[in-house]
Amino acid sequence: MKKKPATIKEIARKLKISASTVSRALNNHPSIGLVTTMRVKKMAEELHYEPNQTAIFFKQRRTFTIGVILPSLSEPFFSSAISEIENVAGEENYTVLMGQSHDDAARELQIIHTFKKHRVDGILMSLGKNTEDLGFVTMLKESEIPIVFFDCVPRIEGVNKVYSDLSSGMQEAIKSFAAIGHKNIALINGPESLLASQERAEAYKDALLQEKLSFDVKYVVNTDLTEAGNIEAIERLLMLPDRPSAIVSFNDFVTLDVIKYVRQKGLVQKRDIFFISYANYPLWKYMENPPMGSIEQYPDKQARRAAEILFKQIGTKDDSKTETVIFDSKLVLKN
Amino acid sequence: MKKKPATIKEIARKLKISASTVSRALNNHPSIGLVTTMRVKKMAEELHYEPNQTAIFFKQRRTFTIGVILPSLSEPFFSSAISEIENVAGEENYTVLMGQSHDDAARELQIIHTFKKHRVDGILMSLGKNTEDLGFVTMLKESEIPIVFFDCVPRIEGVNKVYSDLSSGMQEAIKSFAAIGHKNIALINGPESLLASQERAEAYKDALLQEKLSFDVKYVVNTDLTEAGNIEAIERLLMLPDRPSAIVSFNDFVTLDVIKYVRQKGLVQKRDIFFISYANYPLWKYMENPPMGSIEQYPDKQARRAAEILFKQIGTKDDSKTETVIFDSKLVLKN
DNA sequence: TTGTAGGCGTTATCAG
DNA sequence: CTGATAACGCCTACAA
Repeated sequence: MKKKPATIKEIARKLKISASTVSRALNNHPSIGLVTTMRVKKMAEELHYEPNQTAIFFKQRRTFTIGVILPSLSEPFFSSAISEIENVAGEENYTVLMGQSHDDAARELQIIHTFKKHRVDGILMSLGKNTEDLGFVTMLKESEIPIVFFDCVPRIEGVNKVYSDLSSGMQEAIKSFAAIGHKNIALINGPESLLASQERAEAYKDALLQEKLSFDVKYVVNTDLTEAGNIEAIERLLMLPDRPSAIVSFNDFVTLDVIKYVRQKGLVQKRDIFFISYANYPLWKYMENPPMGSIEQYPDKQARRAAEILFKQIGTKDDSKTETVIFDSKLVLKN
Repeated sequence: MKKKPATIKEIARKLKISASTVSRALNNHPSIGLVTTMRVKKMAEELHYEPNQTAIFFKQRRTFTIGVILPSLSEPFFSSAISEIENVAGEENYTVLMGQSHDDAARELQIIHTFKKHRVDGILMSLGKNTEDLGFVTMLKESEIPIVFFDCVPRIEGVNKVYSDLSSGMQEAIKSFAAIGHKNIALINGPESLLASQERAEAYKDALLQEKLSFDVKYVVNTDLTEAGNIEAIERLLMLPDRPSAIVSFNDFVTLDVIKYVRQKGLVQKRDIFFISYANYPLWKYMENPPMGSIEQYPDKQARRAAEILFKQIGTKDDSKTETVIFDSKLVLKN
């Protein structure tokens, strides 16, 4: 048991007044006389009084805590995102409970349960790659814990989500490729089960159409996003008789593996083969031969917006109407 | 106000038994009859009862929450560290409150205060670069909130700290350089105020001595760790009449800037100039021309150990004796 | 302007 | 084996 810090009662006792008066004085209640208020505050100071938040949380049924669940902080996208979440939370006097799912659905659930036990006032979440069961959404709704998804959002309706529209970036990418004469443009996509992959696939088709380029299934390959999967994907493309001269890939991590591979095969970037991928990770700046471009998805903007929506919901206790916000993604050319 | 979830009292009322019996039944207290226990559990199930942790926290004076303060999650070192902290915390049924200081001492203090208000059971912290005032350590001691520092630890005594011994890595680095004939080995160090810089400086001198190489002050330059500072540092070295052929730098971020700079100047790595730095960041694997090596500081091992010490302290409530754990750092050669 | 009483949900203590 | 009571620290009607 910890040595207990000063409480309102003690202050009251020392001052021979009632606890309620002390409470009111400390909260600047108008009906308390100035002198009393001063005396109380002085005594509070002396005793190093600090309100016991756990008691207040308990009474107010509010913890001033939000939970954030995301796949992995080692991805720059998410570390940017959480920084911004922290900022918004700070502005609202909230604190952030953190949980990484590492793309494990079971772990996601477990984190959600922990958060629920801790009575967080709301949850921000980016889904892992393998999450199928969205049952927790209804569960949270029943407990009236608002949740806002960002980046990797569920496809269901009736939930708050903030994400980036992959098609705008894809169009710019294909357009840039087409502008310098590329005809055979491939797509290294993520797992087909992912919503994000489906969107990329569609955007890819649409963009080709827009540029009056023909779509050929053989130019679309999938990776499970492991290093081996990425290598296999690029191998399949390079083995094609009409091998693509330009490739859009799922994200920069895929491109890192792929670039390394083609380099080993003696191919030179921006001469033999061109790359664009999603994410716009900062490290490209340091690479000797970065890809032609990368598509920015604005983790900070997404995170901030998602957090703002969450706090609005926490404030109003009205979970009946849900919001969906979509940001454009944007191609950023390198070098 | 939220719709209130079921409470023990309700269960008691519905079952026409006392709240204490319900409480005991739910906690598998041995003195409660099997039938009653079953009935209670069944009813709890039906009402979707979930214990109100905020009440329990309040009563038990324990929140099962630890706070983690670190400079920036965008550094891979810290994102690895926090993952491991999360793991240990999970094993102990604890949750993690997160705060990034961004090397801002004021923000650090503010986070500490928030954590204190939230009554965290303990704190893990890696200091920011600019923290001078360690007054919060005594403050926490008074509130009996244990704190364990890791990686960037204060130089004062009487606190728990886990960090890595920079000298072992430095020795390996200098030795490797010397082994391939380097005589003029420079050090790009961090800000002189940093303990970590002082340690590097000493380790550098010692290592030179050990290799029977002479120490020359002109080969030691400092950077404030900004990009401009890094560039300036390498410029100063390159301008020297006897310019160094090998450089140990403060960390991989410095080396990234420096490598980029020397490349632009037409110098070729591992021919004209050789680099080793601290951190062993994963991205080197993707670089066409990585430095000769990088010194691993084991963020995960440090974090785990620090967390374990913290939980031991939380368990025993004995803050009288403090622990210091030092891990060796280790050179990892690239390619 | 201040005090009294009651309650938030849970558990520990003491009685029965 | 079970029940009543009190207490954790704070807040707030209501009363004075």
